[in-house]
Amino acid sequence: MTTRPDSTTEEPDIGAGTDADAAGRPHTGRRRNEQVRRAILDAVMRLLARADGSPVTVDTIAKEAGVGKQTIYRWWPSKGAVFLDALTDHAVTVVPDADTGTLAHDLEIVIGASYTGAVAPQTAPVLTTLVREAAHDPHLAAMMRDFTAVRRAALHAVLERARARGELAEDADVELMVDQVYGVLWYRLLVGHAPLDETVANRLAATLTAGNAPKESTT
Amino acid sequence: MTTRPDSTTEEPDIGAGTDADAAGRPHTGRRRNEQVRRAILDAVMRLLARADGSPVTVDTIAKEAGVGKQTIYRWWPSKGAVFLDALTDHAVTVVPDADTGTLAHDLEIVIGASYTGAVAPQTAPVLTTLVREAAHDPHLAAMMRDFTAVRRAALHAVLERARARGELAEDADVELMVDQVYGVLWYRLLVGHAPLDETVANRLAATLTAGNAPKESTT
DNA sequence: GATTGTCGAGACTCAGAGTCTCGTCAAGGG
DNA sequence: CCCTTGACGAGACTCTGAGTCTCGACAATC
Repeated sequence: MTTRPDSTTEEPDIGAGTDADAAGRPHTGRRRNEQVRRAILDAVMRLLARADGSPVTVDTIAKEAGVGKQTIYRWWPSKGAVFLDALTDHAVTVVPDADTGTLAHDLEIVIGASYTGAVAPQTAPVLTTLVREAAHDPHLAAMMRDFTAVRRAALHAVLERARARGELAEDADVELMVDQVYGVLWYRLLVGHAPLDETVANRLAATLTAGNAPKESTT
Repeated sequence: MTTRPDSTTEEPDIGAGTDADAAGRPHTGRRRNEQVRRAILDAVMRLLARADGSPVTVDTIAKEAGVGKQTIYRWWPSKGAVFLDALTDHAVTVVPDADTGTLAHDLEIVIGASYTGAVAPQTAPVLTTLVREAAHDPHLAAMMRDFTAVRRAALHAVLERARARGELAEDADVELMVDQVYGVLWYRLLVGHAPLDETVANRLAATLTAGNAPKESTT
């Protein structure tokens, strides 16, 4: 029975135990090779970026990275976890918390960033594959919810701020507005029948603003 | 090599060849047993409706229906196809093409019907499982697109009619509005973090109407 | 009663996720 | 210096589930 260093149940949390374990024991034996971690993560992105829908299996990842399969499972609990780690490692984790003073403009920035970030050639295939994997991996599904929660929270903040400024109706359903934005994002990302660019983002920002404006207001 | 009667590539199309094949040959031999078809479809719905997330495999379907596995594959090209057939067979195929004269009201009807229909206890688990299967079955994914296209078209018609009446801005993005409605539907259906009822439907109908109203108009 | 095709049953192939073991290699500690 | 600990590559292995193949029984029609 292999004793996984720390992340038995949840996140990998690699790179932290470079010197000593979280516990007192000073971690004897050979150290974790950071280059191997990088090789695996890079291999995942490389395989996922391949336009042809060639299946990205654990074996192909191991082969592409020049790594043993066990090395992967030593640090990540499942294939999906590797995918998600590769994505978060690669993606710009900076979520723009726009605060320009106008709801419409704030929305344009946040929605625009989300949309263009999602359809970027390096991330789009990763996201779709991730959803595919999450479909039959509850563990990964939970991790994806955490991943998306950050961006949802940013949008939520923008909307609540606007409500405080009086730019939103008192009874506006902020949760529904957030779902409209990300519902459209995932829907179009997965089905791919319509674009997901700044034009769409701006249009959505405008109609969302107009549709949830306070009563008896022209702007 | 078994010769599938007709549906080698696409839809099952069962029950049609009761007397003679589409071709001239009068179909000798033992006939298709309609009760077996029913038993399979019912078994799928029964298994899918089970609240516990017990995996619905082809073997369990065959066992539940008291049927041989080959009998399933004789009439459906894949497991997903059986699921979809069970759904369309069960679901009310009548899509309400509301035409009350007001956009807001029309939307309430169409969106409300879609939302409540989707979360009905008998259909919700079927839909989510279907999407899960479609995630790694392109053939099923195509069938699902056909399935959803009908409802999308109904909503599209309502919106275009409203535009003709002058209830929508000339440059309103009808496609985006449709995606907002169904984006929210699938998003909430799959993540399950927020309700999908008439209240939400009415709220969405109202904000969609207000957000896409023609310029210089109060209503 | 011969032919054609359905049915239930179950063995089978194939793919992919995850596990186990082994021989090797790097970093300490004594 | 060498011994222990744990990382690593390699590859065999188990397990699950989709889809195929074959078989014997049976029903309909000629």
